[in-house]
Amino acid sequence: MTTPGLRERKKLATWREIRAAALRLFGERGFDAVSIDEIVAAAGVSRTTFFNYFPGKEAVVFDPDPEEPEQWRALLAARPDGEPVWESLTAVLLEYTERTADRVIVRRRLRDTSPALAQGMADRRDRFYGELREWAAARTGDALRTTLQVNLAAAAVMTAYERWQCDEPVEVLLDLMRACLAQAGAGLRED
Amino acid sequence: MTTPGLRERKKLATWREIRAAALRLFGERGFDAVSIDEIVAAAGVSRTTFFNYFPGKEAVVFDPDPEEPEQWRALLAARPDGEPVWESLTAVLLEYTERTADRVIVRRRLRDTSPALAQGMADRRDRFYGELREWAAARTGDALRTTLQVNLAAAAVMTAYERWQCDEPVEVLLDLMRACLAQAGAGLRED
DNA sequence: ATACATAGTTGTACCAAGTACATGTTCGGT
DNA sequence: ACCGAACATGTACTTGGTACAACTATGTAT
Repeated sequence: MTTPGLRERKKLATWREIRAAALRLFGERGFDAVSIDEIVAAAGVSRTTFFNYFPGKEAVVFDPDPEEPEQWRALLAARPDGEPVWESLTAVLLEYTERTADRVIVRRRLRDTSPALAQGMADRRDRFYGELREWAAARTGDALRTTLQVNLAAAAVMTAYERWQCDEPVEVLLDLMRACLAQAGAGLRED
Repeated sequence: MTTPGLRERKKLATWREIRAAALRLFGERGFDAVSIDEIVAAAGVSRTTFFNYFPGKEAVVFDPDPEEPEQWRALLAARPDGEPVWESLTAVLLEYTERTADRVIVRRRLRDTSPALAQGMADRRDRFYGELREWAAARTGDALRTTLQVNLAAAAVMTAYERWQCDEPVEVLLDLMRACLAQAGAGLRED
């Protein structure tokens, strides 16, 4: 792991600069009330540069912190080999949520203030569950069933997430997730 | 049911005019390659009028045909009173899909050509499942469990929908839906 | 028939997001 | 010290979406 050159470091720096400025402004006045021009002015960077780093305004909120993907991949890799898929999913989703709790709260709060962010939110979710699907697919033969499992897990998590109020402590969210995942795993046919 | 006045009829007429022009152009050249200006020119109507009728470009594809909501409400109302929620959901989702098969295909095809439509698609879904949730909530006491049921059903349907290729006959889609809903209902805990 | 309120339409002018591109700067290796 | 590549910038443009004041057609009461 050699030190990255000046170029790389500067790049990362401007990236952070832009992101920091944007999040600060969003925090102060809300997502919609802040224009890209204001962001780049605050970050001391040109408009074009902004679009060099982020494909759009939402991306500044939802783009992957470069480390985050490593994290969840590590969680997945840590699951024991014979474990049933559903249990692995439950465990990973809970751990991951717990570990990134702070960001979960921030994003949720921002989303509540402005529906334009729902799209970025969805994209992010899709990327995440896409990886989950790939991982799960490698564990089993039945592709449809596997996809279904991941999607149902996602639906369970979403149900918990929507019910949770973002001023409640994170433990409440985790409990809701546990409950929803357990019920989904147990099946819903019988009333 | 009295005949609506000239005003109403003209309104509906322009609505259809815009929609028809738009869909024709979209069909010829794809969603993204057609601008609103072209649509209004083709429809013989002003830009402003377009936005009087549709809140945005996607809406022209996904906005509710005024009759459609009635349809699904009728389906829900037709379910016998004691029926378990999960069975009702399964039945309604299958019937509704079967009944609107043609539009399902068109929309899916358009969505495949341009991802910008995914958002409108999602909105539409949300409205639909929102109503489903309300209906289901009226049948039971446990709000969380009910929401979870609807969301899981939605996830099952989506799984089927995504797997389905839109050049396959609709029966394939229906079979996939049946399979996914059945599995979700049976539970996924055991591997 | 006439006159009036109002729903619906139009044109204009505007803002913000996003793209294209040609022109500078700055870094990395030689 | 130099040169190519990567990165940044400014300019100009397209397009989606909003605001608003002025105009026109429709419904209705007289």
